[in-house]
Amino acid sequence: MFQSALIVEDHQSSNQWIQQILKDLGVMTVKYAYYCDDALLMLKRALEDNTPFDLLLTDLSFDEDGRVQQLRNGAMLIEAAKNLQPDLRVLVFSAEPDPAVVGNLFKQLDINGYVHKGRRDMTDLKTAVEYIHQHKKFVPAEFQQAVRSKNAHDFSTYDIQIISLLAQGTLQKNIPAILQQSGAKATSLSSVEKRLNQIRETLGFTKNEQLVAYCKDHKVI
Amino acid sequence: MFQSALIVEDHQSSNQWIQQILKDLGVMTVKYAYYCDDALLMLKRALEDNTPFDLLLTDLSFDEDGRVQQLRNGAMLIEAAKNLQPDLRVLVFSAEPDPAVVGNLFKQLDINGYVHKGRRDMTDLKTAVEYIHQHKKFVPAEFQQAVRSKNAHDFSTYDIQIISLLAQGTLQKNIPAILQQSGAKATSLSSVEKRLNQIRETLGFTKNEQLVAYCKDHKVI
DNA sequence: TTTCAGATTACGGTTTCCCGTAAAGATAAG
DNA sequence: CTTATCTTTACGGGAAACCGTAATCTGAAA
Repeated sequence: MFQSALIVEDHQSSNQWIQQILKDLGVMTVKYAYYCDDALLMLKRALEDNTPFDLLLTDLSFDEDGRVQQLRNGAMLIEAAKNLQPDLRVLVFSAEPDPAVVGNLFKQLDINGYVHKGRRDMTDLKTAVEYIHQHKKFVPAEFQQAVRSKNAHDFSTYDIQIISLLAQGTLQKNIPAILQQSGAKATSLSSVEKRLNQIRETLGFTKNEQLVAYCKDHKVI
Repeated sequence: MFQSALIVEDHQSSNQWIQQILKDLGVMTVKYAYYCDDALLMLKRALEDNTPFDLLLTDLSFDEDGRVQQLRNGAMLIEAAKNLQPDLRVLVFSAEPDPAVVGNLFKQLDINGYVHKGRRDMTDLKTAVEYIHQHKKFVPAEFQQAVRSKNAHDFSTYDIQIISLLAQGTLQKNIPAILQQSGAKATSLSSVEKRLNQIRETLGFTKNEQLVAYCKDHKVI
């Protein structure tokens, strides 16, 4: 079993509970953090002390509570952690229900496992830790084909910027000026219209309201 | 302390953990359910057996997983439970961050306490159970002034229907026909326009995209 | 440099939406 | 029944968005 693991989870309840699970599984050193920044610091220190963590077990979303944080979510933490310690094994434990989002974690951040908070999460978590220890990946069935089912769209920062502006109430005709200030490439109203049209078409949508709703649901904006 | 409590929480981890907490606090009979429908059944049975539960401790959001449920969320469960057993004490344990939503729970469903899943939830949960046992309410500081801060809007089912249609891509000019079918009162296009205008104005919005984003954020739709 | 494909922009016609005003209908009090 | 008030509907002008087409720009290959 793993020698040492770091739990990063802002819910005191979950955090405590995971600590217990890991200890039951035989992990010798179980440490924990409530903030991503704290976690990264602990990873650094452990590395410097030549006692690096073997496993990072983290949530994705963290509540803001006044303490200003560099790393605002689990994805940012994982990226920083992998940068610091490429061989670190990562297990994500989250309520994120969108397969596309979870799929990206595997593809882009190369995480080793994902456990969905739910009706079987205790069982899953135990299995996942054992899987990962054996250098296997743990991907729950619901997320197996996270290959973005039928129609999906890769939102670029350009797309996100436009849709965010819409969601803030900006008139389309005022968007070009704003895009220019932020140094985007295609800033003309025509380009904005064309892009929106394109996105709507690939998603099979007819109106921007629909697009905004979709982006909110999928946490694009 | 309470004699018996029912935990309704679909996350196995949280569920288990709460069970432990309640037992530690001295609750004799701790039962649990993963589905709201199951929970209501248990409440009924207990009532019939003359051993009613003293405390209902429930989450708000429940994942769908194929089993068809009558009660799809904690709010519906609480309503049904209070209907069945008006004196039942209710403590909600959820990650819902919107003070307006939580405020409504206190106002409309008359719950006895709310504990927000977060960095202090273990401490809070223990305190809350003790508070409620002493017939006090437990309202976390963040939600004290859930008096819908500055501008807010009470969305009627009529409003929600219209905005949902927009979010689904329905053209405004097609909405009247749909409203008629569902037997609404003001179905004309003019009325729809007027209502949307009104809502936007009270919220200080300029565009429907903004309104849809707001409703998504606040779980109105 | 020339050529060509792709990206970006300009422009005009059509649709949809926005919003004000006035008419029509409903409801309750006198 | 009449009046008054509120709600709902009808209508029209103007703004914004939508969408196709053509012109312009850009960058790389020949």
